[in-house]
Order: sequence, then C-alpha cells, then structure tokens
Amino acid sequence: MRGYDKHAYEPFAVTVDLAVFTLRADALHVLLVERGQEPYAGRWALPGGFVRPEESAETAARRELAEETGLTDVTGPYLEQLRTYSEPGRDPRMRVVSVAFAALLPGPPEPRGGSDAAQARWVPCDEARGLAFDHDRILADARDRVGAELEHTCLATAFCPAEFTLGELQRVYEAVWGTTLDRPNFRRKVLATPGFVEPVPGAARLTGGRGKPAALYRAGPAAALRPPLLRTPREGHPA
Amino acid sequence: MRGYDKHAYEPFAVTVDLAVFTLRADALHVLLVERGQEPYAGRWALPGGFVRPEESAETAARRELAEETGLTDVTGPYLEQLRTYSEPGRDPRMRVVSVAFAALLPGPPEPRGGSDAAQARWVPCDEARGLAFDHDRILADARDRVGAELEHTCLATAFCPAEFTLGELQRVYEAVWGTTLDRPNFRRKVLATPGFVEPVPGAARLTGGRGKPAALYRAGPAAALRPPLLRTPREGHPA
DNA sequence: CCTCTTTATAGTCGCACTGACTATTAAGGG
DNA sequence: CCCTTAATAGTCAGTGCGACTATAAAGAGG
Repeated sequence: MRGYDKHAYEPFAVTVDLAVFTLRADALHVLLVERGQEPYAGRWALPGGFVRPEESAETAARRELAEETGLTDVTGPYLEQLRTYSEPGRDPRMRVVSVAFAALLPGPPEPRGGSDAAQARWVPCDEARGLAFDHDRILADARDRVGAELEHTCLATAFCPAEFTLGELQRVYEAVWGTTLDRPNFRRKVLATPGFVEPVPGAARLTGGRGKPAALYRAGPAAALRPPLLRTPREGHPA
Repeated sequence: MRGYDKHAYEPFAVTVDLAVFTLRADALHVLLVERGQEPYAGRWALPGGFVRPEESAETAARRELAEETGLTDVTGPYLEQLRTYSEPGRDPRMRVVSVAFAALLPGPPEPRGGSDAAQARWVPCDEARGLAFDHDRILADARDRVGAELEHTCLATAFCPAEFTLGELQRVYEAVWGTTLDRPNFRRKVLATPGFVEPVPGAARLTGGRGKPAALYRAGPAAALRPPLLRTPREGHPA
C-alpha cells in the first residue's frame, strides 16, 4: 500500500501532547491547561498543539513547551517522545493523530498560559484525573514510562537543578515511584555508578534548612544505569 | 494552540512502517519489500502503508502485517509501537508522518508480496542497508529496542513456536544481541524466573538432530523479567 | 560395537551487589 | 545545652551471577 494515488489515503491532523513533569514540595506535578473552547471547554488537558507544516513533532513539542512554560532555553529541558495515539474518535470533531512527549523540568517556573489556553497550572500528578480527550491515558502512560526509565537510566538528574544534593536526587525517585528508599543504600548505589553524578570540586555545601549540610553534585556524563536501580515493592521504610 | 480554526493546521498523510523480525538459521532476519514505484523504485524498504480513516495506527499495522506475510491470525504475532518519524522531507513528495512498529514472528512463513510491492523477502538484519526513505534509521532503532526489551521482559518467547527448548530460546538472545551466552547460566536464570517458561507436562521431548534430547517448554504468564537479564559486553565465549 | 562429537542437564565456587541495620557527624531550634 | 534533623560512614548476611567442571543421552562414523 505504498501507492500514492489520490484515493489511497485521507489527510489527518497531527498534534503533539506534552506531559511536563516537575517536583514541587517533594511531590510529582504535571503541567495542565484549562481548555477555553469546545470540546471539553473548561476541562483540564495536557498542553499541546498542532504540528506545523515545516516542523517535526520534536520541534513542535519544543515550541509548545516554550510557549506554555515561558522558557526561553528551548534546548535545555529533557524532552522524549513517548508514543502516538491514533484511535479514531479520540477527538470528537475530526481525525487527529497525536504524538505524545514527556518533558522533565528542574526548577519549575510559574506557567504562563498559552495563546488560547484559559490558564495553565501545576497539578499534583495524583490529582490529575478527568482530563480532556484521552489525556488521562496519556498521562498515566507517561508516568509509567518515566518511572521505568529511572530504573535503568540516569534520567533523575533532569529533575534537579545544575547542582544538587544526594538527598534531592533521592526525593526524585521517591516522588516518582511513590516509595521511600533507604538513604545509605541509595547513596552507595549512586556514588558507585561511574558517571552518574560528579562532586562539585570546591568545598561547596548547601544548607537549605536543618541538619548537616550536604555535599553538592552535578549530573555526570553517563546515560545508562547498569546494573539498574530496581524499585522493590515494599510498603514503607521502617522509621 | 488547541484552536481548530481552518488555518491552524495542515493535513498530513499518516503511514505505518513495520520492522518484522524473525529467526532463520539462528540469525536475525527482517522482512523487506522491493519498491515498485517512485520514489526509491527498485530499492528495498520496510513494509508499510497508509492508515485508513477508520483505523488506528495499531489496526493498520496488523492489517499490513497480515497482507505482507499472508498470516491469517492477525491477533497472534507480537506487535509493538516504537515511535513516530515526522521529519519534514523524509518523503520527497509530500508531508508524511510515519508510526513505526516492531513485529516478532516465530515460524517465518514465506512472504507473499503485498498489493503494490514487487516482492517481499527475509533479509539478514546485518545485510539490510541502503533502504528507502529513513528506513535504515527505523530498522536500527527497532533492533535496538528489541534488544533492550529482551533484557527486562519475557519477549524472547515471541520468537519461538508454541513449544520450544531452552536452547532455542538462548539462540534468540544470541541472535538479537550478537553475543554468545553461557548455557548453564542462561538455563539457571530462565528457570529461576517465575512465569517466564513452563515445562510441557508430558515427558515430551524433541529431537531435531544430534545430541541429548531437550525438554520442551511453553511461554509462561510473566511479562517482566526482574531482575533483568543483562547483556554483558564481552567478545566471545571461550569454546 | 565402540568411540567421538554434540547438546542437554547438574552442580560448584567465589565475587559483586544489595537490603537491613547501626553509628557518627554537623547543622538548627527551643 | 539538649533534642531533632539530615548527611555520611560502615557492617553483615543473603542473593544473583560469571566462570567453570562434570555427567547424561543422543547421532555419526569407523
């Protein structure tokens, strides 16, 4: 079916949808926009928009990310294609195929509403339900994917600012996985993985509040985490 | 950019491309079709075609898979969405967005050419180069993905018939990864993973050639492989 | 028939990683 | 000045895995 005669295919509208994650108060949040138009007017949805004729889906996703968050550094934030949603009827008006992306932001800027979005807001992931279109499904898939990637990639640093403590890194894992981790073991694992994190050379130490000041680290060059850091199904850390 | 006014978007053609893998003579093969039309007439390409208006990409992929291989059991073979390729200019004539899939077949049937494909052929993966469009890239991505999934899923059984020996299963890993594995260790790992394989209850044994007959196993209910079966970078097994 | 080759299966040994846990250090708060 | 909090250091045992040896059961070839 590679023939391109004019009756061989129907045109589709192609959009991107973004699951933009960040950590606020040690909880995983996702960026949502309130829809201003029908369908689903007044409902919350993942930010997104149409892919323009001269764009790839990746380019469109970066553009939408910049528009929605107000970020100027479009090359910076981690952005990854997830999968494409193409069920007929997922948009009640027309045939829309949507390429979903996940983005990870460190310091979450206050969102500024996009051109036609009534408003944009960070919402705790667990409270984001009843979204427009099939965005509940997309968000769940995105969260699963990010959680799985934490296990065998060094992706967690994408949630952290340029310099961070091991405690902050651990809280990324705990927020995404919804578990608690043993601190000494987490520390041992991260430091034993070459290239995961690099100590900031100066005796730089950060004090955010109480307790012993923690050493600062930067993200290292490694991308994979071998052997992986598996989440063990367990209930809670015995205090 | 969720406004749907008529100037907000341009229509795209949406296609699916399939990387159909199987094992022939202990080597990973991929199904290719020879293009009969311009562009890239006479060149080899991944099978694929347009998504029809009433179809999802998954449905279209199953349809194309059945058309290209002549398989009637469309629910059977493992099929997984990989990612979407949307670079402008990837098709010289028009704006085409393609959703790529990987399919895994056990007993490889002889391919029958699709409607407009001059012919279809199983080609050893290592010899499949110079494909049409961006299919070299898609094929490489698909192979990487399948190789990675063998590490932490029970996907390998999708390459095997309903009943298989552990030696056959091991050859799947060796063909996809391009390595050799230690047989006793592989065996220990597979049997120690609950739900990966189940012994065929009868004293059923298969003799395909020389050597001691091997016990037969079926694919078990497990999908994940935890802890994973990591490929260790090494050169070759000391005979 | 006997031996060699081939493949499957059983088991051993030691190292590396990890989960669970204890101890010590260095800050801030009352 | 003590208590709390958080970071860091270290211990110990169990598990998983790489490397390796040994045995069993078939066919091939003389």
